Amino acid sequence: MAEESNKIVTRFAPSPTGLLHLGTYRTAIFSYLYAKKNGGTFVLRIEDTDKERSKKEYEDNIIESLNWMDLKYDKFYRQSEHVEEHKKHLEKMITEGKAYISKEEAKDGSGVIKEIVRFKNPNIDVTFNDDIKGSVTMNTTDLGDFVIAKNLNEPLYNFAVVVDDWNAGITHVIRGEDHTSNTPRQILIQRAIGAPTLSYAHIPLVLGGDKLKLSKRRGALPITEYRNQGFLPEAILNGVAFVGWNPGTEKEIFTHDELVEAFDLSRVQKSPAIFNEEKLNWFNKEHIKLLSKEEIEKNILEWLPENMQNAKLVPIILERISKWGDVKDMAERGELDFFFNAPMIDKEKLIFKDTPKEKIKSNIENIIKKFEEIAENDFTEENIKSVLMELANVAEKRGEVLHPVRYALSGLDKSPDPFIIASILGKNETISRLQKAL
RNA sequence: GGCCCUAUCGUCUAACGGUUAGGACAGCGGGUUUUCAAUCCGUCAAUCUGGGUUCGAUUCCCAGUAGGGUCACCA
Repeated sequence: MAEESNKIVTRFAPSPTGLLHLGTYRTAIFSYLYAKKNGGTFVLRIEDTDKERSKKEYEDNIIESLNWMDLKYDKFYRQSEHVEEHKKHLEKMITEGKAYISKEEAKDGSGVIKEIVRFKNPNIDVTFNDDIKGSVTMNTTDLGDFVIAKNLNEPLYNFAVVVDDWNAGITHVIRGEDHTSNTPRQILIQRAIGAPTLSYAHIPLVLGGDKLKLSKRRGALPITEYRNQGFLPEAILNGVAFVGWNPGTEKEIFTHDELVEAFDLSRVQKSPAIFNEEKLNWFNKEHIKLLSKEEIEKNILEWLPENMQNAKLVPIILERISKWGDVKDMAERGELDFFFNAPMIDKEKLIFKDTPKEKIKSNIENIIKKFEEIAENDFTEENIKSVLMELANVAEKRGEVLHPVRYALSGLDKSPDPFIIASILGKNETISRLQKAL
């Protein structure tokens, strides 16, 4: 049932044996982007022929992750649903002498004799064109008569893939570099069953900070964990696509659709890339900027503890975060507490550098007096700022006016500027805190 | 070890064989009407080594070195 059109069909074929990380999803992203760029079809195939290790929860996680990143697949199926088809080909190959059943002792040491299926290797050089690596030639002799099925009903990866790719009309296989050496095996099987040879693109792997292949063992996170940390799906898509690929221009921030438009396999790097978490934060920050004010406010509020959901805090928080999870962290670190409860004041800390105590005190008194002159409705950031700056500018050092206000209001040495704090606190609370500092 | 692939700033990368080797992240320095943040500006920083080919190599070829992948009755 191979498709007759020359439409491009790519696939993402993960095995549901664990929570997949960014490196694996990057190949999904490239496959998806390539298909969509060329008006093709993107297939998700769950490779669950390993019954022991495959788990439904992992399959669910893969689907959840793809959905979250808005990588829509046009077709979905599980490899295990095709065992009959696999069996048919296996039997045909055996009849034709292209494969044979071999009675061998099971490898588990049980001494049981099993009938496994081996491929009759013609022992030749296989050359294929890789869209990233170019022409690759490998001699298949040292592969021997490799095993293609545990038995007629349990096909193994290298064989099942060939049958499934053929059935699904896959035209382009875009996968990780770790599959490069599987390709000659698969091509040999294709020839044996009369399947067409496909177009291949093996993508160099993503390495961790330790320059080793990214893996869960070394802290690589599942994609859903990035979601849980409050990353934007488009930022992840953008950031991950930029590991080992670039559009050839200096533009770096791309939306989903722009990525589809710009993607090109020929600009995929040939060498492995080390994944840089900090740049991912930057990508996320840039994507937050693409959001509307309403969306930003909605998200920040959602990530704040219930008793702190005050929209006035949004601007302050926004410029201090790179992902939504940072909002939660800020709140948990107590950085926002002073907005809700008057801080404990250590009067020594009110003092700016070596300004005399009395001067600080009289400055605060002046400020209170000026603030009292402002009508409650006019107690805005702008007005507060003009009053305070007027005082600060005639002072010996601006800090002797500004610092005590910031400290009296926040109890912190480092905080957002005093104008915005005061405006959020409101006239009464601001004056009350200043009085306590006298 | 065999086989396959790769090699530009710390990291991700750009550069029809001719550029002061460009950008981004991080770092550092400074401006932005006090601090943190944000923002702006500036700055540090690279062609793995050795041979060729060429008037001229980051770019082409070879070797070395280094790194990655793979050598399952896993995928």
